[in-house]
Amino acid sequence: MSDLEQILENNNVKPTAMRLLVLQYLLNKKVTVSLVNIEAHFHNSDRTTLYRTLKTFVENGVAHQIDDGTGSTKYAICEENCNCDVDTDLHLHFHCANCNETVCLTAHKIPHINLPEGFKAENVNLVVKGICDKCNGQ
Amino acid sequence: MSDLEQILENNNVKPTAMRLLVLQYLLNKKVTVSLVNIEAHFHNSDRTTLYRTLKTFVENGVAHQIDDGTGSTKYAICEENCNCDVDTDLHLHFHCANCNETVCLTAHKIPHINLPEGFKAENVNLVVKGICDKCNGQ
DNA sequence: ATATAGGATGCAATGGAAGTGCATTTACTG
DNA sequence: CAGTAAATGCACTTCCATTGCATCCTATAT
Ligand SMILES: [Mn+2]
Ligand SMILES: [Mn+2]
Ligand SMILES: [Zn+2]
Ligand SMILES: [Zn+2]
Repeated sequence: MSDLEQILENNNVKPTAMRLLVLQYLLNKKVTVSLVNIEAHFHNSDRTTLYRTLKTFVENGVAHQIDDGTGSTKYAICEENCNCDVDTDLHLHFHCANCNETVCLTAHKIPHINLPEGFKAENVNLVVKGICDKCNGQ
Repeated sequence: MSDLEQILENNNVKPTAMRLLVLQYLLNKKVTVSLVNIEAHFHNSDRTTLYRTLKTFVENGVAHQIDDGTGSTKYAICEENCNCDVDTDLHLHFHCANCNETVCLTAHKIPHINLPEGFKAENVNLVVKGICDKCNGQ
């Protein structure tokens, strides 16, 4: 069993050919990807299949979904031992206004947020917009 | 000149009848509103006009736009002296999974975010999802 | 008061992204 | 090999945002 297959097995996702390809694609990417990105890469396969593949990945903790405010949902592989837990796993995301790419800053966890009395947090989304290191370095 | 008119004048927005009505509606709301909300309230006027009214408000600093991750943009009046400045004015938003309402927590400014070398922040969006005080108090 | 111009409004259409229903194919099990 | 459940592919729908263009309104100049 390959490493890729192992990842899916560990998360109770049946390793189909398509899923392995998408998984590999996500793993090789340094930045987050959208459904349109994936669609463009696997131009021979159907959008719905890719859509449901990503959905399955997210539901089973293989990947996480990012709402970076651009209107198109981004996806990225979860780190090893990630449970997408609010307190320990959620990191911030950075969207570059220049290259239009969104990156996971996995080392930058979301700071603890104080809420008014009565409010209960279940999830936190923190997106910083600006210019990324690559675009600044030109 | 009315208070409402004054607000618009101060932000270089010509105070038309429609704009004054929308402004009043926003001012009376304790929570953020979507275009659909406004459309439902002003059922006699056109959606595009309301859309452009909101756009004008946002562009001129009368209101700010909130992406709460629900897929429909929310709007809220800016506080007095707000310049939507990243460091001083940006506050966190809370979206309740129960009542589906999004509120501005204007007293809760966004904490300073450390970014890796080379990254430059221009804007920050922080949305907490969970259960609001009203829904918890039942 | 009337003409004129620029902005505001209304209507219709477009486009992007997400999501669903259903038929077909594939892969596993006995 | 047959049977079954899941995965895939295709078509369609819905929702929200956005634009083009015609018309209306209002402030200003003559
Ligand atoms: Mn991430
Ligand atoms: Mn707000
Ligand atoms: Zn960049
Ligand atoms: Zn609530």
